[in-house]
Amino acid sequence: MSRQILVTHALPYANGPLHFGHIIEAVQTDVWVRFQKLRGHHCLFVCAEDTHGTPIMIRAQQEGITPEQLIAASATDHARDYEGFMIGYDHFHSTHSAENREHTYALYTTLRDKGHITRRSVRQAYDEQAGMFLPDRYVRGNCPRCDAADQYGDSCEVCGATYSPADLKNAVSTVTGTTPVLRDSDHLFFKLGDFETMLRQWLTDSHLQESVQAKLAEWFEAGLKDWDISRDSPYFGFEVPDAPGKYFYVWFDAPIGYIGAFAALCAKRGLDFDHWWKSETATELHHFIGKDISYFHTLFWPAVLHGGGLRRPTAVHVHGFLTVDGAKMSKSRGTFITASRYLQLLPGEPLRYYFAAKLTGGIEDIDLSLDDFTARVNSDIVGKLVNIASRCAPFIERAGGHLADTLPDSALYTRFIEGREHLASLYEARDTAALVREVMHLADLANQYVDQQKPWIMAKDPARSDEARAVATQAINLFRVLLVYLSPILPRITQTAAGWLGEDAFASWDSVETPLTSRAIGKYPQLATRLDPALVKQLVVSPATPAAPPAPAKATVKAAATPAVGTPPATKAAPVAATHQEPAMITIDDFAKLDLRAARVLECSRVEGSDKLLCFKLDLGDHQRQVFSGIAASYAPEQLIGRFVVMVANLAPRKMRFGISEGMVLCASGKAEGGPDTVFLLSADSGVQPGMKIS
RNA sequence: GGCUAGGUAGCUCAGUUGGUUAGAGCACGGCACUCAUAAUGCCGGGGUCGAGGGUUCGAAUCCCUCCCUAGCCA
Repeated sequence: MSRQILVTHALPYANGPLHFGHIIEAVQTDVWVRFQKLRGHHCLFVCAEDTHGTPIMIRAQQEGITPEQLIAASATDHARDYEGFMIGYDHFHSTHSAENREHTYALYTTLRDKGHITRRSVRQAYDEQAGMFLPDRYVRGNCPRCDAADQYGDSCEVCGATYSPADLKNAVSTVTGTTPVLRDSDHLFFKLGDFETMLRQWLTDSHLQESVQAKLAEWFEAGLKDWDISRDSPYFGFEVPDAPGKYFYVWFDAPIGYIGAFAALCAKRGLDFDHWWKSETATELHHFIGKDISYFHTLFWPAVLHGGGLRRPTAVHVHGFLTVDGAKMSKSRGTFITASRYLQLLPGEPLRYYFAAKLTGGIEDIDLSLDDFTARVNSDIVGKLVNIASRCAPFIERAGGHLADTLPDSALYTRFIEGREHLASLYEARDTAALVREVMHLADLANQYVDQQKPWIMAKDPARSDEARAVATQAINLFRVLLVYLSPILPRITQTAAGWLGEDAFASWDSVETPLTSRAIGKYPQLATRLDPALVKQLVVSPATPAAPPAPAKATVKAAATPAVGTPPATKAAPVAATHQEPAMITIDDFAKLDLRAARVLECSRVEGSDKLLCFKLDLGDHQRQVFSGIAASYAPEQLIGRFVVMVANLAPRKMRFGISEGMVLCASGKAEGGPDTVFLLSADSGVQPGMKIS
């Protein structure tokens, strides 16, 4: 029975780069979605940029651009990062869109007409110079309880007290540095208390983790209070239709962005909107979020939907926070790792695997240990999983590239496929940590099987070559089953392996019922490469030296040091670093560590067994070097002989499959206009001599 | 400060309703093998289960106090 499932993860806020906190959530969601699709369900995955609120408005002002320009730039960055981690959205939208405006107005109007909206006056900090009301996080001063200096307007990080900005001593606006005054203003409130009975019922019906329910019980205990859903002008957002000068609070229209994104997908694919959003039985709605935004998604959101005449979520899946080497991500420690920083150094798939291997479906925090990351990926993916294929492929190739007609050990094959419903239930429950553990145990069994059979001995005896092929066929089939199981986590390896074994080999979860026999397979492709620990180490960057432009005065708001997955703009202040992901600033001393040299290409040839690599012999004047470079797609080797290139001469030698690479040839790379990714070799003007230093 | 979670081998984590000598992977030591990306297989060392107290014939597991970590307090 095919299910119809709509899935979202929290909207990234359009005010800063994606970091590992965003990525772990996107990976968890994407893995779940790919699993559902593999099982044959009709699963749709949408998300959107979260674009409104004071932080975006102020940030745009500081940069001298419009909010629209800011969010457009952010959307471009985010899309590139998500793509690098192979997050497969059916549609990615924006909350600053016609669809979102339409649905925000519709929900608001319905709620108002049903009497769920009320108005009352609120006293708030006001910056007279800037002419605006200040969110709590934009007021700083001394804690009223412990007198700690430079605390936010809502709580003290030193003693933990919570209060309002009016209680703060020596309060200062972080926007202008002036002293804020208190001013009254009318606001719109959503009467959450109207929905208490409904919510209590929904919480027991829906699939919430027990620990989340425990937290909710506390909130019910404290009593459900009205929710202020309006903000005063100036504000970047949607103006309230019947209250000129008032805007909807970003947190009101942000989740509605799930609906807006889906509405846009409907237009694209001709889907029936009402079927997905009006009915609670025909389709499923799943939200993946971090534990910090549980309140919004388990109380406000179902209440707004229900009051507005729409369906409530089937489930809200809450995950914990990400720590790096045991501590909160921190800019000063250099562990605030952005997605683009990672992607500059390493491919996305290993991190997908590592995150999946640690996510349990619970809300406990997940630790990214960099050493463990390298060890785990290299050992599990390369040493165990891919090893099964790469050690057996030669026996098939020697036997003419054909798999045997039958499996010599069908009992072992059965053992590999009989647990698949249990494995599926682990995916369903998002316990990919347990799933990976069990699959890796099977991988060990496969390697043990090959060790016991010793096909390399069979292969030496011409009379037994069929036996060797049979054993290899068995092992490759075991590998194929394991990769079907892991394909939601490892889409790239799966795609490469499909090119080797056949497109049908990984098409569905149940396809493993039929082993692959009697078929020709391709030449074995490199399915994965080991992570270089030196590159992993570079993920943690020491903070930039103060050569960077100083932050605007008084705007020393602390960056959201924790994964601000979701949209907490009014409580998390804007980071004031550069908009786009630039590598950290370095000093001239850092640059001097590079030994760049002009080198002449003496020889250049294609590398047997690799589509990408060229092997260079380079003349550096007093000696020669061998360097491998992955530019075969862009250059023919013969055209390079004799020309000068720029090389990094003091790069640590790296052992590759084809030999040692003793340096690196520098290229510019990127998409040429309208074209595919291309690389462009750097060269020096005529007259340069081999070995000349570049500085 | 209140609340919700977590604290188990060097590292990352499993430990189902309390029940025999607390498990796995990585790392480490030894051996084997050479088909495989210094990979694989076999064997081994290593833990007062955050601290202290209590309940029980029996506690990593239940109760109390304290310490540490993360989140929430709209």
